[in-house]
Amino acid sequence: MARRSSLSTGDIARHCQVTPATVVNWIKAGKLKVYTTPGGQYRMEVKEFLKFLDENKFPVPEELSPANERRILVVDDDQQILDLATEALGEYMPSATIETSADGYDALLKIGSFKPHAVVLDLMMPRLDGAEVCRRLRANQETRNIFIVAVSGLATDNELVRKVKRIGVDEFFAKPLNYEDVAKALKKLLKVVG
Amino acid sequence: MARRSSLSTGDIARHCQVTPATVVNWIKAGKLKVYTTPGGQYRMEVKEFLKFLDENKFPVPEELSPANERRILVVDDDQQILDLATEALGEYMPSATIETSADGYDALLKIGSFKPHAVVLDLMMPRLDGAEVCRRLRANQETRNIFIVAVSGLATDNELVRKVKRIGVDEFFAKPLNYEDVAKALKKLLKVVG
DNA sequence: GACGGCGTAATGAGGTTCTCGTCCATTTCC
DNA sequence: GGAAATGGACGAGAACCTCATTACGCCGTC
Repeated sequence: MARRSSLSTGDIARHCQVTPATVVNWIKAGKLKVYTTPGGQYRMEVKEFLKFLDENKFPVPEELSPANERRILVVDDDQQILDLATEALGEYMPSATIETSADGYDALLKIGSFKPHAVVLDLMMPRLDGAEVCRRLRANQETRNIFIVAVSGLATDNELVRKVKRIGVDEFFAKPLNYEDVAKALKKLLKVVG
Repeated sequence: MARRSSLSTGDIARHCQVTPATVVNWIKAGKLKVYTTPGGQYRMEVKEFLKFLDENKFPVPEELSPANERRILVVDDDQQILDLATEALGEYMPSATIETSADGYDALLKIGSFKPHAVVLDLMMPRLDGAEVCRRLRANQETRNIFIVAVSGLATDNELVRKVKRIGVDEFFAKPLNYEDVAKALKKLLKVVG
């Protein structure tokens, strides 16, 4: 499920392979159930959109499909942590597919191909750090809705925490990690039941 | 012509060398698996179309054949150059799909999802520069075989050229670019005939 | 071999839907 | 609060759908 629960005409246009203007046509013809912002822009609930796609036999984009499969990418420069995280999260979320990256660059490459629903991201990495990765993800249309769970060893660095929250991190944990908590947070974000 | 994932009746008609009206006949006869836009126009997914072609022993049109598919990513921080390159390369290599990135980070994300066969890479970019991108691509199993065409404004900086060649760039060009040459190099690397 | 019936494809007119480009307002991000 | 991205309105033109009509090849029959 997407991070946002409402779509703009542009989002819908992209999914339907149509121009935004066409989407506006549909709206004006009453074919799409939308509401408007005070400023007069159209918004549509994901749930409504999925119903619409189904009714019109439109192919459903994978990232909106409510399928149970969940992909999670764990990024940390410490291989031991990666191994531990894979095992622990796999335990708590047996239906999830978990992959790992050892640095920010590799994470970006992998996010593009693996298209995870959520990323568990160490903020303190050499070279390309987590904060930068966050920013890139949020800046990119395709990856904007990926959930980000940030992790840092410097629990007390409130400045960092605040900065990262501002970038748009969905959850924050301090090392050492309690994977049960992390899994719980992920489940909540990804709306996985059980 | 950009490679979309859905076709209109006109697209199908062109590929099958019939008139659009005939395609509509096929659709109404249930021979083509299509869906319709709210406005009542037919759309067909490329995947379905290829299946249909195969079942009916239709020859697969060049530009849809997976064997002839060529994807090229152009990376430069100058939007004007991106526009120019897209147009020029599109001209010389009409069957190729061309996408662009304005910086190194976005390039990594896009390489992951777009999986280009070749990357045209400006070496001099702010923040994450082209040389670093090269190194990452060559270090990663998945991206190791992507062809890299490096581009730089500093033609005379032989040190840079040598360094980049060492990283494993396949071709090098100095700005300003002669796109015909670039296209020729790409065709040779990608083994595109004609 | 000529003929008509049948199914499929092409043609053309008329109205609708979609795209594209421009301009301006809204929203988002820092 | 300001800059940049995103979205909405609008008009021109291309693409598309419907429907009626015509053209073509295939078949069996006379």
